[in-house]
Amino acid sequence: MKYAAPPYMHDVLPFEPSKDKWLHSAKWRTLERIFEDICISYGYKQIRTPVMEQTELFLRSIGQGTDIVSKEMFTFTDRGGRSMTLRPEGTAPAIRAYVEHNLHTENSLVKLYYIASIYRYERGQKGRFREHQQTGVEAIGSKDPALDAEIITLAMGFYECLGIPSTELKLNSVGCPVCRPKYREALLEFARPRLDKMSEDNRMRFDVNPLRMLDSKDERDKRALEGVPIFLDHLCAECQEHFKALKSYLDALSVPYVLDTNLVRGFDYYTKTAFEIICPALGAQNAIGGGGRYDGLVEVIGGTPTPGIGFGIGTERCLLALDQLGISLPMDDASPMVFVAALGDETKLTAAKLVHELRRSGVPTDTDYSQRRLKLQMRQSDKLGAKYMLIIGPEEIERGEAVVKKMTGEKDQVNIPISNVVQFFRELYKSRGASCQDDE
RNA sequence: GCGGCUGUAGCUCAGUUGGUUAGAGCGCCAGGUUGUGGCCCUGGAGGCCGUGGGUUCAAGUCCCGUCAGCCGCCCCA
Repeated sequence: MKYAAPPYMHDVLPFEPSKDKWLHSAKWRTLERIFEDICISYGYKQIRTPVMEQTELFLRSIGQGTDIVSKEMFTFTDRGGRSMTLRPEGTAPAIRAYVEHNLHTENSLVKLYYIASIYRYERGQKGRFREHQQTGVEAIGSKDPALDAEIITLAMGFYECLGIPSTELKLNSVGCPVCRPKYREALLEFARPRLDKMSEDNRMRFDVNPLRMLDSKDERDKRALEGVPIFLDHLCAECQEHFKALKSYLDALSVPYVLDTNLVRGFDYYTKTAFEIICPALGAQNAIGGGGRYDGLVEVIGGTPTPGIGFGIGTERCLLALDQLGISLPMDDASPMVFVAALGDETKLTAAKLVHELRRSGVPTDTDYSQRRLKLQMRQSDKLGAKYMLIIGPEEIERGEAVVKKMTGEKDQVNIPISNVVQFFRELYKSRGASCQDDE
């Protein structure tokens, strides 16, 4: 094999691969459709941004001390000497566009959704890739905790519609510029005398990003940090009030959650609400979505101070979870309604014309291009899953008729005038479509 | 960035203690009489055994490097 997809990136194929069944484009389309339907029902509008941004945008928004910025960005210099970076997350680009195009003038609250490829230079593993897709939303312009609840219910509703059972919502508050420095001090004070008992990683975090010490999984760190002061006890009055209100909204909406006082997300811009959704069926990489409030981000990116909140959901991990659980998604029926078989050269023009007209009428139609015998054309038709076959041979041309053969259920075939063929299938297809919609 | 395991046809894999022209199933293509599918039977195409080096009379089989994949750590979706 000469070429392969770049490391830890993948192709999504037109058919279901025997091994990675989730790499089937029909599943992706279904997931995206479900996501878009929900976003629309919540009043979110789509935004599309470039796959890359100036590196500076991510340095400023995500934060220099984060793993993403320090070692996981796809950064390169373009021909104009600019440092560019493939987006390692979806929020900063959306906020950049919000600021650049003054979207706040459209509405005081702007609700956006996106479906975007994300790039991080990581070592691959089950459920972790260098290119992955996220579906996400951002709501910019309100600090109402009811909006936090809306965002969370949107995410949870998506998993439910997808059919992922038993997800777990983890919730925390990471405070604001008023209370975070105070908590940080308390944390540093607690950790300083215990540093020699902690891992090397955590000693580094102590200097660079102390909050990250909290979610270390190293046993030494866990032991050393027993009894560590927790952020929820150090929130300022405003943050406390916000968190309390959010919890009562979630309770009122019957959204179960578990508090996780060690939940610290990977971006520096989060304030107040932080959440993560995990699916225990997955392996080590079991987070299928996460997000939080970022009340300072718009200002950092150069806009007027505006609160906001959003989340991102990993497409691959959702599909992977479904496969792992043996749950199948409802998929579009991509098989043709009609397969047209022409017998002999003198029928090909008539057949080509019928194929053309059927397609123009919106009837999914396919045909044979390898001059095969009827039997082989039928096999081909069968493989494609065509509902009907239209057979045109010299005899039919002479009589001005075509054979319509039913390919599913009971065998049945009739002759109809060639001039009626398009009309016949158009009606058949329309009535089929109607009955399908009733099923949904 | 670190660690473990793996690398043979399009796919899933066999390949005996190293020994002649490397196999199976599925898939693909075609045939099983003249214009009727799904099953079945027969045949065909398709592999520099990931790649480079080494050991040996002899390497798909042993050793080393390298690349890629998988799984885990870190971190995240």
